[in-house]
Amino acid sequence: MSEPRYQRRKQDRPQEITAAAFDAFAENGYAATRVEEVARRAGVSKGLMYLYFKTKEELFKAVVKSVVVRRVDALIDTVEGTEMSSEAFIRGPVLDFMKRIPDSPVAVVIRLLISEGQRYPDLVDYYYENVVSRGLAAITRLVERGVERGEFKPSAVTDLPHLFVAPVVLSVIWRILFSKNSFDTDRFMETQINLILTQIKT
Amino acid sequence: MSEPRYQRRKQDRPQEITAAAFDAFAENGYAATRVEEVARRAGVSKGLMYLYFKTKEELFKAVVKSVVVRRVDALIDTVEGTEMSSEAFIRGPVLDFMKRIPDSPVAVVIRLLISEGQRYPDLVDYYYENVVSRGLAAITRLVERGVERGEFKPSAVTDLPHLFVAPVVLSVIWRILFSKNSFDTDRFMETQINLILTQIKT
DNA sequence: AGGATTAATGACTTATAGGTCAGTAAGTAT
DNA sequence: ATACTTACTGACCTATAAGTCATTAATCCT
Repeated sequence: MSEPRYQRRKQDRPQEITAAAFDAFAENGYAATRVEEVARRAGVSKGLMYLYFKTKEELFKAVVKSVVVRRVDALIDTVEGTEMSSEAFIRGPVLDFMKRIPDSPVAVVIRLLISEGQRYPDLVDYYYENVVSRGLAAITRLVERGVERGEFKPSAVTDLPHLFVAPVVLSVIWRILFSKNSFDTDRFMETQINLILTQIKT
Repeated sequence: MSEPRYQRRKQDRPQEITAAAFDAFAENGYAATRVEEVARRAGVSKGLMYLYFKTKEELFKAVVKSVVVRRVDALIDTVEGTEMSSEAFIRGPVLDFMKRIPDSPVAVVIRLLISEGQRYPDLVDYYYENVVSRGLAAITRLVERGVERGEFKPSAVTDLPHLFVAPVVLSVIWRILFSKNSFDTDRFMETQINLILTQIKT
């Protein structure tokens, strides 16, 4: 008659736990979050946590890796496949993509990496290779394509994709620290894109 | 005969302790740094720490506030007093100032604020008002002066001083996370300044 | 149904680090 | 010199949170 006190759901637990951990870390950071608190959010006991993740550190790494979005790859593919002009592509999909980042899980991961990165260099490497490096390469490729097509002229921008990323990073940090004193990050990114395009258009 | 085991130096202790704490926090972050470790670096006992700072948290706040550089004010004054053209001033003193930030204590404080800021909102406010807000105001003033003198034309840049700051922030974050994969932050900042000036020059 | 398997629990152990305080000795005044 | 003040020490206390494990019960299998 009595309902079972719990269900055994081996398949789903890891995801549920990392999702709960993500939320908890997002609110309080890694160091200030207790494993027991994550367990509570995930609706499991503390002991179970250690059945799926050997240590709190391993849980942390799992959380960070779970946010390695495939969106980056998606964007790269779109670059090659699109019919749009390079300028239209940058002002459209690329800009939209940029605008979404400050409110995305990526912002949380950036904060976690800045906080704890010193102690987990392999995790930083992982993120650099899978997100940063590929993202920059995608932008570089996009600009190069524009040059090949005669839409853009060669310039310093070609090997400084960071120019596109800078306003995104500032917006992320701003959101993390000063969400109270908000400013228009969308317009900010648009303006930067304008600056760059004005400079490189033929 | 025997040398005294310690000296009583009430005047100097606070500074020495915050300096030691700054170094320790810079290396390991706030949460991972033990009060005893700071005491060791400062060459004092753990007990003495609590004579000058009631809690670890208070020590943290003292460290952050100790880095509120007056350089910002110095820069503001220079803006008003200089004989240089606005462009020369930006390409000279302003750019030099920007280039120095990623290697300065400010970078450490930014990391600390990102890590622990959620728990110390008053500290974040303090930094916003004393550094961020004033810094942005100084840049805005500089651009406005250029417009008044007819050197610059009015544009979106006037009320987006963040455009100057973005490459600095990216460089700081890059230094914190990816110092292993270094890139030329100086050239990066120069290029951004070039972009902006090209756009706004009359 | 009943036995076997193992996901899941939660009370327990233990290490760590923040914080305290009774005692000590460096400096000062008389 | 001697008495006095107080900066300073370091052993100690204690709360917290990571990690363990004997036990329980949900599910599977025949």
